[in-house]
Amino acid sequence: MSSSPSVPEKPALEGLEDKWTRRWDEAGVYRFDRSADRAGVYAIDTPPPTVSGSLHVGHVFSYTHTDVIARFQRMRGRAVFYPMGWDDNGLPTERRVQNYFGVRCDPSLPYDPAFAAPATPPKPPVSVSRPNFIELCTALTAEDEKAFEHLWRHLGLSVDWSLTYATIGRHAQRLSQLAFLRLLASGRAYQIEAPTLWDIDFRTAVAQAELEDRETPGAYYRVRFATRDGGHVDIETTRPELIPACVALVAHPDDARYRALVGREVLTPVFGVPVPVVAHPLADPEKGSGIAMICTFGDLTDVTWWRELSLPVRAVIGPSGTFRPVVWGSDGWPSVAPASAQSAYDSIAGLPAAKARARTVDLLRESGALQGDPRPITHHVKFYEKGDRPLEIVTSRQWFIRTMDIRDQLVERGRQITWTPAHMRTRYENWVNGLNGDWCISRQRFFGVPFPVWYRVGADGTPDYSACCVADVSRLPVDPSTDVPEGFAPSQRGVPGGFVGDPDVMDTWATSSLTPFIVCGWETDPDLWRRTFPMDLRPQAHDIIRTWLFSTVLRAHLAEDSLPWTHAAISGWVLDPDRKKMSKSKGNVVTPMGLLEEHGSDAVRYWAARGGPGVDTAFDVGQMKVGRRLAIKLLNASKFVLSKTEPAGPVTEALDRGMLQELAALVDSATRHLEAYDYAAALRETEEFFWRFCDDYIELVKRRRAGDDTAAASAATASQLALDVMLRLLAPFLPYVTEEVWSWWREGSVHRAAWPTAAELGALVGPAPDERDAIALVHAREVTALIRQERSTHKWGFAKPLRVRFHLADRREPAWDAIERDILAGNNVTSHTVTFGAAEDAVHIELADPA
RNA sequence: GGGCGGUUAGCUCAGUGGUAGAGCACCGGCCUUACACGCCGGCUGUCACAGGUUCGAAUCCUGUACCGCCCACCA
Repeated sequence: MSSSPSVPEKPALEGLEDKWTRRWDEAGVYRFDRSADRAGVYAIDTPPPTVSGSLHVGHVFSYTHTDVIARFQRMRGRAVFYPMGWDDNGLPTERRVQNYFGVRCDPSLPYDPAFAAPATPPKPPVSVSRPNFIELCTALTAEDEKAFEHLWRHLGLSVDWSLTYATIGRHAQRLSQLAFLRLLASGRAYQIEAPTLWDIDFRTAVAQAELEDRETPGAYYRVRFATRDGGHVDIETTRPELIPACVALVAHPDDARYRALVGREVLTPVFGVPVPVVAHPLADPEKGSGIAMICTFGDLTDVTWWRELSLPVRAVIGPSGTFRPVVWGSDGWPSVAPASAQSAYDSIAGLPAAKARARTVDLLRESGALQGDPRPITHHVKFYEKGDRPLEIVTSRQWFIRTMDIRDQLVERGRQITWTPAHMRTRYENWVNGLNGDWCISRQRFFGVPFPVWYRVGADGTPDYSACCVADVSRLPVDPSTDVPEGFAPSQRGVPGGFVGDPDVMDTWATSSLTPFIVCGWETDPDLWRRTFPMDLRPQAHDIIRTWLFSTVLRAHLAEDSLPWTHAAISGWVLDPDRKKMSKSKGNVVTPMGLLEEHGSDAVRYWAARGGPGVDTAFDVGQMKVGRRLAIKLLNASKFVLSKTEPAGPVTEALDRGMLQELAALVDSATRHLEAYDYAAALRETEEFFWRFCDDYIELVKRRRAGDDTAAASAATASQLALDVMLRLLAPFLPYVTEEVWSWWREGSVHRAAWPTAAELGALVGPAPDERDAIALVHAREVTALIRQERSTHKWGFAKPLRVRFHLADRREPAWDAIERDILAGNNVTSHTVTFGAAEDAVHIELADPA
């Protein structure tokens, strides 16, 4: 203990953020100690926020939770490995850069080293090469990242800011490509031309994890197909425009109504295409008329039927979502009436789906095939989560990671992770068990990690996708749109006998899934890797269990046969007062910086930390005010405790020892809670103790402490000891105010101080706690409460005699400050003067046993 | 349709078998040399509903309702 605290005259919260953020940075308080071994490290796989968006209060909420855990672990002596990433990869950044600079990416263009962004966005946008486009993305996101870092620092995240990464950065690109090449070599990654979910506006494939269902108005159309014997069969469809793409009708094998029809042919209306009637168990006799048309492709069930029944492909919708030209007749698609099929189709060719539907319905009505009126319905339609129009299924060449065959292993991995809260594991298992295809990782976009492969161009000028040249690992990262494969010259790009680069980029999750690899130095820094992997904690929100969490588990399983981390802490959402998730679209987002400035970072952190792990929590300014009050109270109480540190001496008084016993119990309990990631419970108990300490304990002992005897020394010593411990208990939650107070009388940072232990308190108080000390405190509080109550009820002024009847029903003794010694010594105390506040009340205590 | 959470004071939430709690809000009192950004006191409940287990249920079981979320559902 240092001897002379230097306490400001008027302690205040204002300015603490700037002051301490700067000093922490200068002193390297949160720097990762690279000499620690794996057991001594606590490694956190921080979620990299999307920098093209803006941080909202939900980020502040969940990142605070992680920071509390990080600070706790640091104080417990772990070398905390706490990096920060920026997710600048992917579509959101692309869109922002396009608008900001007025550019469009054209991957066919060569890199222009002299290119500079126009001062004002030109119209129409200029076309730039992919490397140039990526440079612009990098430049713009660098600005965003500065603003994000500033906010995080202001909030007090104890991140090691020398450990930052960007998901589009060179290092992340290199590891993404390297990990991909490993998967390719092991056969886990493959490419195939196949029907894929496709967004017609972004013109890219999307993965199952990026889908969402939206309720959409539609209608059932009842459409008549002619049988070859002059009869007919009716189907119901919501997508009549796909009739030209119909390749079969399907009924359930057990459906007696259609059994006779199976194996026969029918003719599609308008187009006169002979198609077979087939049977498949997925056909639902309850839906529509019980018999459905199979089109290439209306939905994923169509894909299943098409694959399992070996049907032909007659695709009508192209990558842009419009109906592509089709030739009918002997040189093209089959029809019993090619001429009328051609003229009918020509009237829908070039149209987008919605317009083609209207036109097709007209055609059906004219031909008499439309039965009755359309029946309006609302149904759920699959959308890309960032898209505006329904997904189509378009056949294209895509890269996949094979996952369907290892779903059991992935479920098992999930069981090896400790989940907070535990029920979040169920979400993971539901997702893994519900997977219906391998992970499509290629996107037809630009700002992303390219696939490090090229293809030979055949003599006819078309790429041969089976002749794939991969980049040498030493060259990674490469951009095949600019870089040239080994053994070729740049002039051979795109010419017969030459090469062409893979034009696609990876799904953003294909990079994000590697965050543990990126930060821990997979394949690049074996020493760091050994000290940090597998990591300890993945904090994240529950809406990305199916994407980020799942894909990270998958990648670690495939690449390292390991868990990526041992613990997943799933945070809840911040809800607005209407119990809806706070979001920008609802216009109820509060800017985080404004909050931090208005209430103070400690106060906002207090609100966040009160939201339990995984619990959706209401946005509540009231709680921030409570947090601010707590921080101010801590300043003032500390000032009072430190206003009298003399005389020094051992803790001899029962009341003081009882208080420290309670504190020791609190330390144990708070530690247990934090070990179990229940920071909210730890904060609640600590806060409760602190207020009791202020309102009861300090009031009880302040008069005694004012003296200069051993009893005064006892109070002074115990108060300081308690303050020291409370500061450390609160440090993970209120890093600024605790650090400020710590600096008044302690060396170094409280955030590097040792987490308190009950044993440490025991050592200072003395061995073998006497339970009578704890009882003394309890009774002192009870008597105090009685006095306060009496005085309030009877509106007594000060210095007036107070009569208290105190019953010893449970054989316990009342005790209170100076009285306690007499009572504990067995003296027959009947009257005593006690102090409350600055005044004195004469209290007469009658010891009476009602029994 | 399948699954997971939740429902406790006006509000925000603790409370996993033993007399219903905290903070905020509200009402009343107090400038008491750490703090009026403070202190003291008080009011406030069919623990969603219905059954069951138990000496005893907010807590365990079954069912229902409502709120939220995840997944499935395009014929």
